[in-house]
Amino acid sequence: MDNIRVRFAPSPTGPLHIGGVRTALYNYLFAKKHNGKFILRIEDTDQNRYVEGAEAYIIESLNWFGLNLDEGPGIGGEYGPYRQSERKDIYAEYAEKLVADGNAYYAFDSAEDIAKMKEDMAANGVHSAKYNYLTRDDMTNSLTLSPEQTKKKIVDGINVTIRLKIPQDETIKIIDEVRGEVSFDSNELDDKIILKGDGMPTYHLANIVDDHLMKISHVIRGEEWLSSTAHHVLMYKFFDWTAPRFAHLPLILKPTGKGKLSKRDGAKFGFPVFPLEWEAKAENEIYSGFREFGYMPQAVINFIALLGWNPGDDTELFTLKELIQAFSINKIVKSGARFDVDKSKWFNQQYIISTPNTELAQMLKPLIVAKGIDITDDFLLKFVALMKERVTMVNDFLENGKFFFEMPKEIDEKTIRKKYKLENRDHFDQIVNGLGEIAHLTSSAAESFVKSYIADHELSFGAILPILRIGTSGTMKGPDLFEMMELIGKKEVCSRLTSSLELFTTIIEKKNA
RNA sequence: GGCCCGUUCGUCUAGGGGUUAGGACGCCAGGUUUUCAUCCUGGUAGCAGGGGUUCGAAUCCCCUACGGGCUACCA
Repeated sequence: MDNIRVRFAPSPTGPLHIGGVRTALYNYLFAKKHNGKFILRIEDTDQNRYVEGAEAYIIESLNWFGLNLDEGPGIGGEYGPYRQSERKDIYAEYAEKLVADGNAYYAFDSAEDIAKMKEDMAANGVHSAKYNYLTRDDMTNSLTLSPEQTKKKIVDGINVTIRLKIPQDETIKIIDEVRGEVSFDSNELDDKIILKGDGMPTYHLANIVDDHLMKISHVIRGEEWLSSTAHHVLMYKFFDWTAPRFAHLPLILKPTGKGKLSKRDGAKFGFPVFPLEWEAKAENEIYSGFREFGYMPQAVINFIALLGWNPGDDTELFTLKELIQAFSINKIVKSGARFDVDKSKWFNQQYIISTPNTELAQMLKPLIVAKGIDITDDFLLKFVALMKERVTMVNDFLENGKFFFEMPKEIDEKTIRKKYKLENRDHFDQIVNGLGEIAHLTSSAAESFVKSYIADHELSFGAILPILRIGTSGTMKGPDLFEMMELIGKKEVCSRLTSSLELFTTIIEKKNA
């Protein structure tokens, strides 16, 4: 394939959600696979729905995922501008051409007029009537008005729209790259408005004009557009343009229950649906993002790539580069996919484990600094090495490993009550003393000392080790005890153990009392 | 309601006339580990239903059910 050009064309009405990210991803993968261009076009033709900051959010999100744009607002390219609001003048001209050719017409009906038409039709037994071949002759438009009347209406400027004139009794076939042939009866189609009363185009016009002008070769978009594709191919025909190829992607559904994933689901199911945190000012609400949840961008990409696509074999872990290699449109699945939180976490864990420690350390550093914790790079690196196989989210490093930075605030009392024996108190004191006397408390030095102490005094591992562990970290969950001791340091370990043993003794005495 | 699209383990999916219906997540059991986790081994569980076509259907056709999308001067 040559001259592959695809576009991701979101509307800046809010934050990009996960379905949008996947659409962007598939566009990106397809473009890169075929040495094509990946273009961002902002579809901001509806001034009422415009949301401040949404465009910047979309771009920042794509950047976070590493989905680099070849053309777009702020980037440039020879087919700009890439915001439809800045292309306003272009569309009217094309709409006029459609009118001149008899494929569109001016319509001047108010919302009330249309509502009345639908009522009247309903009274005659026609339900869900449309503005179409059955009704347009009874409406106020350039088809029913004289040229003079039409001209006057246009000059008056009230409710001036342009509608597409859908031909009668035609079958419109589209070849979808995902679904194959899909056909529509033109009599089912309505005469869609293509130019609105405010002079702005609707999606349908702007979309095909821009796709044509920007030489888009493949339109890869969500399934919600499949129905209106009939209108789009009709317009390509009217203009005598070659239509791009279409690929309609299945939707991403809620984890459970009905319907597609919505922004509310994040709070409801406890997972993010947006890439980055988003402050919805109008709703006075803050939505957390994948980044804030502690997801790695590559893991999210990998996960959503496989939501609705597969490589044809059993491979599951892919870098972006590998995805590009493996991607193909004909492996896109036709049915909607539920968002599986557990699997998304598994991917994240896989990525954390396979990410080099130095990189993880770099990621963690800002988070640690933000918490006011002061540690050396060397410490951080060792910390990462000890914790990386025990976390699923990036944030877990700090949550599950916070005892590395401070005396544990909570301890696993249940295990203490079960395992701590008062008669061993003396042994523990001696072990703490012994550890304190080791000149350089490495993990191996600590281990050989403690283990030989246990052997020498005919104690059991189970009676000693869990107590030392909880005394050091507060919990039974964590890395190798002696590795922890080395990293935390002799002085701190001994001090923690000393005060912990006091506490443990109190707990047992209370229990026995 | 109408039009369009879809339906394989709980979830993501492979499989496109002959397969013991395969993999992954989850879950369960066992092993490894002083703990947790990682890792390893095993197990659990599926072709929506009904009709055809065919020697033979998860696979092709039809119907039904269910799910999804669209049905705006929103994208």
